[in-house]
Amino acid sequence: MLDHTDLLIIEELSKNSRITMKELGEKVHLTGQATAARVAKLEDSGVIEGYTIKINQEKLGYVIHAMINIITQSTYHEPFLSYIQSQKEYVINNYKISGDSCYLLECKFPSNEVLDEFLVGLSKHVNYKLSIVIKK
Amino acid sequence: MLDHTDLLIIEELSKNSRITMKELGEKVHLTGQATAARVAKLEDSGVIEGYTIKINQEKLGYVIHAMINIITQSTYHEPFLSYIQSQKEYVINNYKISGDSCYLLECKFPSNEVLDEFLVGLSKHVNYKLSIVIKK
DNA sequence: CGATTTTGCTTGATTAATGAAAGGAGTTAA
DNA sequence: TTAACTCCTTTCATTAATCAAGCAAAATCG
Repeated sequence: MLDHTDLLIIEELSKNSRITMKELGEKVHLTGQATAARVAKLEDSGVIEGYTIKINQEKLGYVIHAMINIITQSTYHEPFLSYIQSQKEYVINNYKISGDSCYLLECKFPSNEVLDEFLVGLSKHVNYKLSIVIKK
Repeated sequence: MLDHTDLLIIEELSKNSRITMKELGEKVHLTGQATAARVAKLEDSGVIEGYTIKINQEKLGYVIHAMINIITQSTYHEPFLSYIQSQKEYVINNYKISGDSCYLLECKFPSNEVLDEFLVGLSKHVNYKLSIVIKK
């Protein structure tokens, strides 16, 4: 399915997805055309899901990075899910997980005040346990 | 510092970082050249940290997505840190966090066997609590 | 086995994007 | 008022992407 060249392409695109097909081709010893064809195949097969950027959230004002474990009391999760949908400016990821918690929210906030507001709203629907990310 | 156009540019590049500057310019009502200049500025200021791809890890064979809470018994974290360094094929992120745990590992594994091996090695250095990601 | 199709690449021509230079409009400050 | 600066546009030369053949090795199949 995937050969060594494909893995190299994935690695290089992970490092810099705006590289030209010509340059990428030089790295994997192919022409730009052949490289573009391989990349198109990786897109079609779903291995490459998209092209995006790494953003420095702190420079955008989101200085708090939090992990919030969610423990739902009721089996009816809808109110919680629609709450975080309404707050998606702050939600980076929402993982449904096994273990002590039902969900793990990865969030970003511009201040403790906003974090507090978020938690006040959150506590109307679920119990939670808050962890602050100190370092990545 | 950042105006509305910059935020639009960031949003569009998040959705598709391989868009041409010309097309991106059309979306934000600027010429390709002016857009490229703004993007270069966002790079220089560190707001845009890099360009990357979204990869379907399952299609690469990593079918298990795990969150592992780490509780260190000793204050000497070095053995743990060098262990996960040696296992970085499986480690997506390592967050140092506040709360019950000291670290939160986000990992991927191709099978339960490999996960088990990882945990056997891990348990030589720290205590852990395993959560499996069911859905994102 | 041998003919045909498919796959994966290269080359070459065309089209589109990028980069550099020049210049104009608006802002700030001496 | 003038000078310096910012941010944009236009133009043009350069470079890359795309499209269409063409070719050879590998796979498929009667």
